[in-house]
Amino acid sequence: MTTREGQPGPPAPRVRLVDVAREAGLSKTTVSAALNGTGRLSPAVREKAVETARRMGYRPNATARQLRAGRARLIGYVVGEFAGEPWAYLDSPYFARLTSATASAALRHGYALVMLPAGTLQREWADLPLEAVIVADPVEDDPLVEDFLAARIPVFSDASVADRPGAHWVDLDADAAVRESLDHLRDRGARRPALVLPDSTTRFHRQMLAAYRAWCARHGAEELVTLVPEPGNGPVVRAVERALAGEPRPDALFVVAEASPPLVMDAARRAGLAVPGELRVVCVSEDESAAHADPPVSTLSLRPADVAEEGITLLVAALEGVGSTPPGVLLTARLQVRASS
Amino acid sequence: MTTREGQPGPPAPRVRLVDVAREAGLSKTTVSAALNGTGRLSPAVREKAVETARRMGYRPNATARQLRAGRARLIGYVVGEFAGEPWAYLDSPYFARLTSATASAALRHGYALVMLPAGTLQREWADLPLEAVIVADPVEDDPLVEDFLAARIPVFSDASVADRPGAHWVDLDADAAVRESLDHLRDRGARRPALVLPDSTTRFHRQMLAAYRAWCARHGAEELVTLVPEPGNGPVVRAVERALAGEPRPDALFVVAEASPPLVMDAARRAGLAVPGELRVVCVSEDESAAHADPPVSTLSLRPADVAEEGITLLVAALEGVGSTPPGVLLTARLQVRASS
DNA sequence: CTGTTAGCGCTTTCAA
DNA sequence: TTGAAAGCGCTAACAG
Repeated sequence: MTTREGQPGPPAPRVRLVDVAREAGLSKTTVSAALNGTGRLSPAVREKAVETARRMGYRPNATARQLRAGRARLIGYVVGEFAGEPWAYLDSPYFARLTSATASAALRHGYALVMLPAGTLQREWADLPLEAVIVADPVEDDPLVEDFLAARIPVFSDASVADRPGAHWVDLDADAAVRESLDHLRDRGARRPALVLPDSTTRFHRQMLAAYRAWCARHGAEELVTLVPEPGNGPVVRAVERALAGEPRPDALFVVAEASPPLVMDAARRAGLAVPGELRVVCVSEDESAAHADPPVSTLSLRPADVAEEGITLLVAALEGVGSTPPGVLLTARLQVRASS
Repeated sequence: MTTREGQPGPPAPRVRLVDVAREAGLSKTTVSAALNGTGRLSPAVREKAVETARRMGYRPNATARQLRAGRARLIGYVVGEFAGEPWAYLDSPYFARLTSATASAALRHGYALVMLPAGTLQREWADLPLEAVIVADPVEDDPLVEDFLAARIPVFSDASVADRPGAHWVDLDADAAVRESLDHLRDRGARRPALVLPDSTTRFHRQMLAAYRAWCARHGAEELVTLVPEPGNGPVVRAVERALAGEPRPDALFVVAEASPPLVMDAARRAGLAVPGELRVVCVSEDESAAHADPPVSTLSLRPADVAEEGITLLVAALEGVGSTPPGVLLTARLQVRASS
């Protein structure tokens, strides 16, 4: 068995429009019109053109059409965080969902998504005809955003890019998210809710911390914050263990750092704490395993699918100039209460 | 704050090569050569061209270059499975890794990856200048593969496409994978290893089943197979429960269906089985949470990163015709033994 | 060493 | 109703 790709001769010169035209005894114009359903052609001619194209296996050259059309319907997709591991973001259920939902919504509107690694360099996208770029979760003053804007490529990101010309945003209301989660824990009797947060400079994480502090101040609760030095289940689990060993011992956990929810339950069990009796838990997570943990874990969803949908809607409106595009959209996280709280 | 994109006037007519040339008092050719570092130009002229381009914010039109070059360095990426939920594959740690590793390797070789949903239709990719397509985990006689091949787009997939002209493959040795896992379980004393397998038509899953049967026949072990009707943690957990409730009760579990490993441990605990004392467990999984479960779960890795790497190496060799391209590559899964077995 | 010219493959006026 | 010709923006022969 041999795979042949250009071994014997020229690798099958591709059929062009002009080839079809010649074969059919028509002009390029006529064949093009026939294939695209434009112009007024006699049914007979149209049929002949279409049939000849089909028979010859003609497939239009996408690049040539793009050049003609002046647009490539391609959009870039980058995640700002995870500078160390430029591709690790797909391991996160949140970004996995966000990515697939974005690709899906984009394609539905006729745009294809090209994947770029976190911290991409100019030279990696300079040769791509990108009409816009989506920068998910940029870090503070993300150079990525600067570069794209400087290249006059419209950027779609979070609210940190608000007020920048050429930039649009979709974001989550972090205040509301924290308030809803902590109010819920308080309603269930918790008085010392601890926060487990990634030690990152992402806008969202900084906002969550600020909102937590504000909530504590408002309710006269002590601030119990444990920072997770790096992403990954191991570091988060250890942070949860530290949080549970702290003084005063928290009676609720608000885990913003992404980890497998069943592992958080394991940690509570190892600490000898009954959930939800002695410890109430809410995890920020899109991980479906939360619903099957023992006990099932309450989650706060950051709604990646809706973020993606809104982002693409914004993008299409901006790119195609339909009406006046709003500068941004603010969404609210969704709390899913389960047995753990 | 208003986002402006084509509201006031024409949306900033883009600077072209000819504009730079005119401004610098040079010809297109000279500026092009200066910018691309080709040709022999006097340093002074080169400097002037580069400087003018920079000052005017010139950025070459990628589409025009592609047309000129005759190639777009774009490759498609589709997953054959998950017909029902065309984008759900990124929720699977295996596909998440495979996808990111593929994008990474491709970009390193100068190719960008565009994401396509499972079960994509012609019209969704017909307008993309794809030089090749990667079809991960195709279903049997996948129409996707047929369509791409018919369109003369080289396909990179698994061994099910072997012998098809224009198709290349990377695959895992399922026999060896099953043998290594079951031999290991047997070494540890297990005599009744049960298989928990997705009810799918994927080549890999069918091979795993066949290999399991062969192994059982060889060792005179009874076949204990539980099929999982659909993807997701819930269905897998229920399948595990069914498997553990079966007669004769298995003393080991080989879980090929993807699920959160900690949940599998939870299921064993609920069944009142000590792991690894009464039940030994190996999960096919890329999920990092396996290492942090209680007890840590032994995993069989399908090596998505290596599959991606080999696939892109093959692709580049085939597309750029470097030497003779092998038709395919076979990899061996990697068993990571932990406390659960 | 630099500039003129042709053409990548397609769509679209515009004329016949 | 059909076709000839221009041109999208770029690069590479080939002259000068």
